[in-house]
Amino acid sequence: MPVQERSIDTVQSIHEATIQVLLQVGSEKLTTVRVAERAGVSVGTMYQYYPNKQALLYTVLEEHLTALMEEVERACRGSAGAEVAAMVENVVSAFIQAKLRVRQKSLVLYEVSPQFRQDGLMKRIAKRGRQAIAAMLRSTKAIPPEEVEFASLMFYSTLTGTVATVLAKGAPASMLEAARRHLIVMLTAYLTALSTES
Amino acid sequence: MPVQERSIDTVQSIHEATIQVLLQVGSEKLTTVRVAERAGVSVGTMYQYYPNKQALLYTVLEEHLTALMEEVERACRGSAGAEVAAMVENVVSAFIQAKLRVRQKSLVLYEVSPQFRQDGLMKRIAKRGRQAIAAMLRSTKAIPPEEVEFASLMFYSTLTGTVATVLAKGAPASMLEAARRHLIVMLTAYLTALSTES
DNA sequence: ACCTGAACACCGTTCAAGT
DNA sequence: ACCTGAACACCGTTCAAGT
Repeated sequence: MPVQERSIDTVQSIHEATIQVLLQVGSEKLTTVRVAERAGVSVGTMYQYYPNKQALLYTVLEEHLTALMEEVERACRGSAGAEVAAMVENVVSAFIQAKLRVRQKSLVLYEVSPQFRQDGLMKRIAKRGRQAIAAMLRSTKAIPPEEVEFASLMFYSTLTGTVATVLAKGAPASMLEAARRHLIVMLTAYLTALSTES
Repeated sequence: MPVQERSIDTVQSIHEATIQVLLQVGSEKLTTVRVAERAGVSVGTMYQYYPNKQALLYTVLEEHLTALMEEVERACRGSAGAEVAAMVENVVSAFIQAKLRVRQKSLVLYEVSPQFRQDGLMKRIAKRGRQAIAAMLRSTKAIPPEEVEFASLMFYSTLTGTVATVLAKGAPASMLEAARRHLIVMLTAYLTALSTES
């Protein structure tokens, strides 16, 4: 990994070039030479910092997902102790906003992500999201403690699943607003049902 | 496409070989020669029936997803006119059962599917699922007609998103049962909230 | 009508040589 | 310490020749 300053620049530009190539030609046609060219270096240089093409894509995807999760965590922390309805609204809105900001990037990276299902990257990211949500849910008395763990799994998968589906449809802004509204209705109704069930 | 009988066998065995190879070595190491060998034919033969490797995978994935969707459609048709709670229970249970039956296959094919995001395969399948759900929801007076379309999108994406997340975790049977229970609570609460909102 | 497999093109990866 | 790019291996695809 980089030591001198120019090599830090190199890594940075390879990283950016990867995203650019992904956006321009898609994951199918992303070749190591193309990325290197775009970054203004030779293939060999790329291989000095990444053991292979997969590792390169992995790094880019990981950074992207981590940034996204950090927004979710922020919203969760900021909603600790709030009403259930407010929690839901805050987290859903934060996630949708964050996704919208990186919409194109999200879509192309989605093509790449299944390769890493086994590496457990998605699992790790999901875990982070669920834990943040769980911590938030535990801060209210409304939800039975024994339901919190599963409720956060449901919360997380519903949120990410729905937004992914809607964005994949090439949805217009109006549809995303509808999705936001419906997600809030659904998750609030769900959490309320859990709290009154016992 | 096949005309004589032996060629129908050939296509069939190529199809099966694809799934076998996928299960044995994963999508990353699936090569055309490997599939052909496993099917007991030469590469050239494979290219007589499929224009390229992608088309082969596409066909296999399409068949898999279509079979899955048909189960959802069946459950939806069978629940027309039922109570909202029964509708939800029937469809959720049917989907989870169907998924369980083809669990391994689902997991490896998931690695392949993002390639076809642009082809609109996933979109078409999703549309089928949503339409079946929408038809079912329209059969009850409980849900405001103007909400039906979006409600079916939410229903579909929640169901598929959650089950995918849980299966990806390598979930034990107990967890799937919990997912089933929670999905039913969530979707019933959601649809009920929609019906009492106006 | 269907099948074969050697030949070709393309791409991931390496490594000897350079600054 | 970092970079280059020709060379190699592997894999998707084609096509002339076969039954």
